[in-house]
Order: sequence, then structure tokens, then C-alpha cells
Amino acid sequence: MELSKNYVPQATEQKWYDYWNTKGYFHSVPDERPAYTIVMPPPNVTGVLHMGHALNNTVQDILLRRARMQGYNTCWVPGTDHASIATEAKVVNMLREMGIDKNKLSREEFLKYAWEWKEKYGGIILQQLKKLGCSLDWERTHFTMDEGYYKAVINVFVDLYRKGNIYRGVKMINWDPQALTALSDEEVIHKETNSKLTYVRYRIDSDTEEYITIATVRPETILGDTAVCVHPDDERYAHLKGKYCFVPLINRRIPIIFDDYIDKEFGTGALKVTPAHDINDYNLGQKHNLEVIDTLNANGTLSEAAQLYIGEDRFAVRKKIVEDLKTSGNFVKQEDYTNQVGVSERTNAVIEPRLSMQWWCNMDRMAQPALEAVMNDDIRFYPSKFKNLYRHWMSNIKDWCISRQLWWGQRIPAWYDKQGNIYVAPTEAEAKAAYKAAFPDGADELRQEEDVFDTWFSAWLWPMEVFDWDKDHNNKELAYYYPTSTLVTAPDIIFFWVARMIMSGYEYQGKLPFEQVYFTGLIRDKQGRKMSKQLGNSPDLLQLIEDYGADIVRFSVLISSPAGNDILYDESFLEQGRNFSNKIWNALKLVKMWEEKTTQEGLSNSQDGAFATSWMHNRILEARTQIDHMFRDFKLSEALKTIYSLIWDDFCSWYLEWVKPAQDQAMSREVYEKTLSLFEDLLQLLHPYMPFLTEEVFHLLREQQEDLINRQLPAASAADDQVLRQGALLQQLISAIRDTRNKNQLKPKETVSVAIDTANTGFYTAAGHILQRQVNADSLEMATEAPAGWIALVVQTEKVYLDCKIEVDPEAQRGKMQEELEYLKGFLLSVDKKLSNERFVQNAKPEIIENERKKQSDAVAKIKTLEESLSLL
RNA sequence: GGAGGCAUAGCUCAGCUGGUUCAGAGCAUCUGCCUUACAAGCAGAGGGUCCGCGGUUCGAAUCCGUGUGCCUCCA
Repeated sequence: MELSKNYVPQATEQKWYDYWNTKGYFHSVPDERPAYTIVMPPPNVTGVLHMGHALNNTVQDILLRRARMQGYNTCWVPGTDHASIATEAKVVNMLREMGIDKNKLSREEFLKYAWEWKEKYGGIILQQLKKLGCSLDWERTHFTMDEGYYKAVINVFVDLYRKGNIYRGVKMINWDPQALTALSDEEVIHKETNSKLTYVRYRIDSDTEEYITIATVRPETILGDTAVCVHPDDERYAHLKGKYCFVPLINRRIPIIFDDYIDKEFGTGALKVTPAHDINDYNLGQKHNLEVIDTLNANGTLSEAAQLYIGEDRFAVRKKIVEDLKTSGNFVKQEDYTNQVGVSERTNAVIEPRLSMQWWCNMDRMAQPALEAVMNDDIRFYPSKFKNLYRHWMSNIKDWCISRQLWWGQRIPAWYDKQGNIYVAPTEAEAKAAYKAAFPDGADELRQEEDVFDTWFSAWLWPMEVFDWDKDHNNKELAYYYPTSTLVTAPDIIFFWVARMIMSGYEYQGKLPFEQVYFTGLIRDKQGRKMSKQLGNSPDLLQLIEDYGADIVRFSVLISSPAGNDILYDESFLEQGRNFSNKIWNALKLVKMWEEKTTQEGLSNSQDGAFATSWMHNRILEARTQIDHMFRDFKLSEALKTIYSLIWDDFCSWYLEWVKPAQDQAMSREVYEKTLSLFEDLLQLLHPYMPFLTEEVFHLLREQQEDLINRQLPAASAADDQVLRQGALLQQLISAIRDTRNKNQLKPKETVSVAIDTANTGFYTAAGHILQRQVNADSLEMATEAPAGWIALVVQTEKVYLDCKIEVDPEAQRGKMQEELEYLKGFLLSVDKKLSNERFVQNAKPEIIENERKKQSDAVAKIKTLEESLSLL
């Protein structure tokens, strides 16, 4: 078969994905093997694949494919999250484009549109994951609003309500005036904003004309002021104790209060207090029994209570009121000021702190076991630095606002009667029954709560509910797959989601939901900015897959992503990946060429082959052990680098050159077969990272009995150090001689002669022929003294003489050797010093001392060799 | 204001529990090669007071303190 010049991913990826999928390799059924389970962090149903997903899902696929090769029954559950606010915002936008106003629709009509939208676009991201090669168990696909899932969320709410964890109450929350819903603290993004600090003077209620000046970035909230506050120790204002002042424009008489909460240095040291519109002011108001005047409507316009500007938008009023304050004589000045402004993660609208009736879940009790599980490593975090962050949040945990003023989501199962009594029950019928029980003669129509749950109130059940937890808490699948093995996620949802899954896991299964949590980094662009849709700095992933192939995209994100550190993504990684895949492809081509040159006898290279195959085999053994350790620590990036170098450097650059038959010579069948096996072993190590390419090359190498995806990794076994050392010596000899050739400006075709003075002639019997070929030497002889006019060099303790067939300057040679000798002597001195230091010998670990001894003896031997060589020159 | 993280080659970053076979990788640079697997390549080379200062230690890029500069999260 004719192989193309370069690897063409487009031709193979779809083919293999379909093949694996059709063969059922991705589907898991409980059996006697141990399970390795991952539940995918469900992407937003509205989402399209971006870099973050690519990294996250590639990592999961790598872990899973490796586990599959290690004999686990692997199960990777896909799914999507209904993402209430994000999806609702999308649907509202779509309706607006269609000329439909959401507010004119009934709840049912709106939900019909939303479901249509979901059916049409909701599966896109999962399809895209197939392109990436993800070995997901598609038969287990879940959605957080599936019927069964919906019920589970309802049941959990009812249960927690009955346990007394849930209550309804008015608190200050983050209000999104665009989406018209409450948001959790975690859904608010604080952005640095250039604002104006406006200084306004309030007239004091006294006989003389006296004012107190405050500074505010939100002058429109003046209308809701119910006090002015100063620091008790502030001498400037001490005389105002017990006095009142007037809110400008509306002349409301408000007290001047004293509290050490005030920062004397900030602004004028006097703070206007607006309890309805600022959390700190609210707390102050509670403390000083201040009136709360809510001057804003839900949509961000001013309410009747404001008295002025009623119905006008808060930002328009912010400008307008400044003009009016100027007219009234209350305006003092305005300064530029930079502050943090909260905006909605989903709608980007500026958040309004607002007092609002919401549903709350108290987390204190559930937080306890969840905190302990992580602190005592029942659940391990990788990297562990996130434990601190987790502890900090968990030990200061606040009540969770679980209601959202939206339609898309699980509607809160609470019903109200006319008196406002609340009946929480899984179904309306049960709520009615409860009402009847309380009021046997009552005839109220119960009204269901309009709000739905925060998305995370469903997502926190994910690892259980994908195995049908709600139907049967002891079902067979749950018993087999739960707790799941590894959760792979980004650190920015450690509170939103990770912490809450741990809490629900202990609350409802009495068990951890996963054994390890691996946090990937955030992907940033070259300028270090987080990749986001708003910035438009995320590359089009499907285009990248189209252009480069999924394997190379996978390679590029993994090679640059050390555990838990942020990743600066640069397209040069794609080139590195492409070059790598071509390297492998070309190695395949080379090996396939040999197939025809193979003979049974294989006189040409069986000798070289014995040395080379043994060395390469042991290199693979050595690397396997290293890679095992790296995977154990989730150092996936380092493991990939190890495999990369093993294939490129050890296999392609050294091994293949060593066994390559000379021009017009036959290839030994035995060496050929061994080469294929070694190649297969390498492909297997790489397979989790680059599944398509490796499966393709694996099958092109020769007829296979099995597919690479299922090939089992052998148990780890130790490499033979002796063989590895000999290989390293051969490499050093070759490099040193090539370097000398280069420095003497020899052309590649010009031959040299080599003579070696060694105590180790057996090595040259085995590997001498390789050495000779690799340095283009016309002869290789054993010598005991330096031939006149030859260049001398020392490699380890081997004395090497080289005839470059040109004039060499003996002085220059001597100088170079002298230099090396000086360095070695200095080195030896430091080692000697260390070893003669009693405290070192007493304190250091035995293996360290052993190592120093070895360094000492090696240095002594090499110095001796160098000195002998020098004297011979 | 509170908490955490990071500062290593021109660039982007590895370097686990302290010990010159760990000062490393990729890219970039320089030299020589179109050596029939690969020029998207091959063979070599150069390049770093491991942010400043102080401390612990027989020994520190690695631990502690401090300063500076960036970043993130929270208020």
C-alpha cells in the first residue's frame, strides 16, 4: 500500500470514532472488573465547544482510555445542564428577534418555545465532543431537566424542607434587572470600572446655614437615603451628634448617626446610608434601626418611593440628578474614581443589591462532613493547593439562595393559600391534601410558587442521579459506579458545584461522590486574558479540528497544561503536534519499507539489532514506570512530554537509525518483528492522548488481532540498568564524535577513522558496528595509545581517538582538554569536601551519600583518563 | 480591606518530599546538511547571579521571613 507523504487526520478520525462506537467499546455494563467512572461536568445546553471544554474533556478521555488499557470497566457519562438563566436569556433573545415579547407569553407558551429551542440546539456540544474523540457512553446521556432528574430535584427540596434546612425570607440579594432574577454571589463578576465620585452637601437642620458633604458613586440612590453616618472619633463632625439633615431635592429629614464602620479617610468621612440599595448600608440600617426605602423597581427604573424620576432608568437618573443637584446648590464637585462594579455573569447587566423574598438553604450542617472529607484526603484534590481555598469557603459558608425568578428550570414545589401559608410537597395533590388537613373547611385555590431553582440546585445531584438515584437509592448501577473515580473540572466552579456535590453526596448516599478531583487550569490567550465569548479570543475549535485534526488539538492543549496551572494557549503548540504526528507517520513509512527488505537470515543487522532492540525495550520499561508515577499524580502534561521524547528522540532519532539496514542490504526478520512490537508499545502509550492516529498506525503496521483502544498494558517491570547505561554510553560516543566532526568542518560524506582505548571491549563487540555507522567511520579499532596526529577525546572513561584526515592543532586540543580537566577537578573538590564533612555524612540519607561516592569515583576515573590522554598527546 | 497564587534561557513554561548525572523542554537564535521515513526534517552549538535582601541548614532554584512586581478569588 502506498502511504501518503504526510499524515492526513481528516481521512481517519471519523472512521475510527464510528468503528469504536459501533463496536460498543464506549458502553459500560457492570461486571466483575473494577469500575473506573467519570461523570462529565455537564456543559450548558446552550453551549458550543470552546477551549475550556476541549481541555477538560480531553483530560477525562485520557484518564479513561488509560484506565481501559489497565483493565478497568470504564464508564464515562455524558450530559448537559439546563443552565436556567443562560438558556432563558438565549430563548428570550430569540423570541425578541422573532418579534415576541416574553412578558406577553404565558409560562406554558414560553416553556414550549424553550423546549423547542433545546431540542434543536441542545445537543450540538455533545456532537462536537465526538469529533474530539471522547469515548463517552452515549447510552447514558442525561439532561438535568429530564423527567426523572426533575423529580429528583423536587424530592431533594422537599426532603431538605422537611429537615428544616430550607426557609423563605427577605434578604439582600444580587438582582439582575435585565433577567429580572436573583443571582448567587458566585454568578456576579466584579469588574473594575471608571466611575465618578460625586460630592453632595446635605443641609443640617439647625438655625445657621450649615452643610455636611458626602461622596457617592451612586447619586441616584440619594432619594433612598435614610441617614448620614460618620465615625464617632471624627472631630470634624463631633458637633453634629444628635442632629438631623435634609436629603437634597426631596428634603427628607434624616438622622446623622455615628458608627466606627466608617473609614475616616475615604471621601469626606461622611457616608450617606441607603439601606435598600447597598449591603453594607443595609447592615448599618439594621444596627441603627433605620427606615428602608426601596427606590428602585425590579427592572432598574425608579419607583414611586423615589418621589422623583419615577419610571426612569437608574443610569439616566444618575446623570440627571447631578444636574438637578447643581441647580439646587447641593452639588460640590465630581472626581474620577475607579471602583469594582458587579455585573451578571450571564446578561452582563450591572447588578443591583436588592431586598427580596427568596428561598434559602442553610448549609451549615451539610458543610461539616464535606469539609472533613477534603481536609483528611478522603477526597483528594489535585493540585492540593485548592484545599486551602475550599476550606476557607466551607468554613465561612453562607445560606444558599436557591430560588430564581425564571421559568426555565424546576419549578419550586411550594403552594400558597390565600393567607399565605406555605405547603411544600412533591406534587400539587399532596400540597392540597396538606391544606385540607389544616383547613378541613377551606376552599382555597392553592397557588404554586412562580420561581424555579438555581441551576446548581439540580447540578449538585449529578454524580448520583445519572445512575437513577432517585428511583432507587440502592440500585445495582449506583452500587457499582458510585462513588465515581475522578472528577475533572476547572477551579472556578469549586464552590458552585464541586463543594455542593460533595455535600449532597454525604447527605444522600452517606458517601463521597468521587475519589479524586483534578482541577485543570484556565485557558488564557497569549496576552494572558481568560478566554471568553465576550472577548472573542477563543479560537474556533471545530475549525482547528478541521484544519489540524482532533489528535493534534488534543496534543496542543495537553502539552501546555501542567496540572492546575493556567495555560497560555498559543497556536505554535498545534505546529508542534502536527510535526509530531508527521514524525510518527514517517516512522511508519520507514518501517513499512523494511518489510520488503526482510529476509529470514537477515545477515545484515542482526548483531546491531540485538543491542538496539534490547536497549529500546528497556527504555520503554523505564518510561512506563515514570509514566505510571506521573499519572498517579495527574501530571498528564509531563507524561505526554515523556512519551513525546521517547518516540521522537529514543525511537526515531536513535533506535530506528541503529537498526536501519545499510543501502541494498537485507533486514533481519527477527529485528523487523521486534521493531514492530516496540512501535506498537509506543503507540499504546500515546493512544490516550492521540487516539485516532495511534489506532490508524497500529493497524497499518501489520494485521492485528485486537484494537489498540482495548490493548491491555502489561504490569510494570523494572528496566535493566546495565543495558540502559550501555545505550547512554553509545549515544554519548556518537554525539561526541559527531560534534568533533562538526567542529572540524567535515562534510557528512567524509569518513573518519576511530580508535578506542577501553577496558570494556565487550561493549564494542556488541555496539561497535552501530557506532561506526553512526559517525561515518571507515574503521573502528581498539588501541592502547594515541595515534600521532589524531584528535583525542574522553567520553565517560573511554579514550577516543579520531582521525579526521585534516591538520589539527595539538595546542588547541590540549587547551580544550585542560579546560575540562580543570572543571572536573573543581567538581571533585566539592564532592570530596562534602564527603569529608562529618555532619554531611551523619545527616544525609544513605542513598545520597552513596550517590556522592559514585560521583567521586566517576570523577576520579575520568580525571585519570583525561590526564593519560593529555600525556599521550 | 481579607485570602491565595506566581516571579527559572529572548518567549511560553517544567523542575515531587532541599543533595551539579535537574539547572531542563518547546519555540526562537547560530553552524553544517535537500544523508531516498520525515526540510513540518537531520546532525550539532550558544544562551540563565533560578526577582532583590535576610535567615534556617553540612548543603537552597527548592524551606522560612521580608521587599518589589504581576495575577486570581472574596468583601
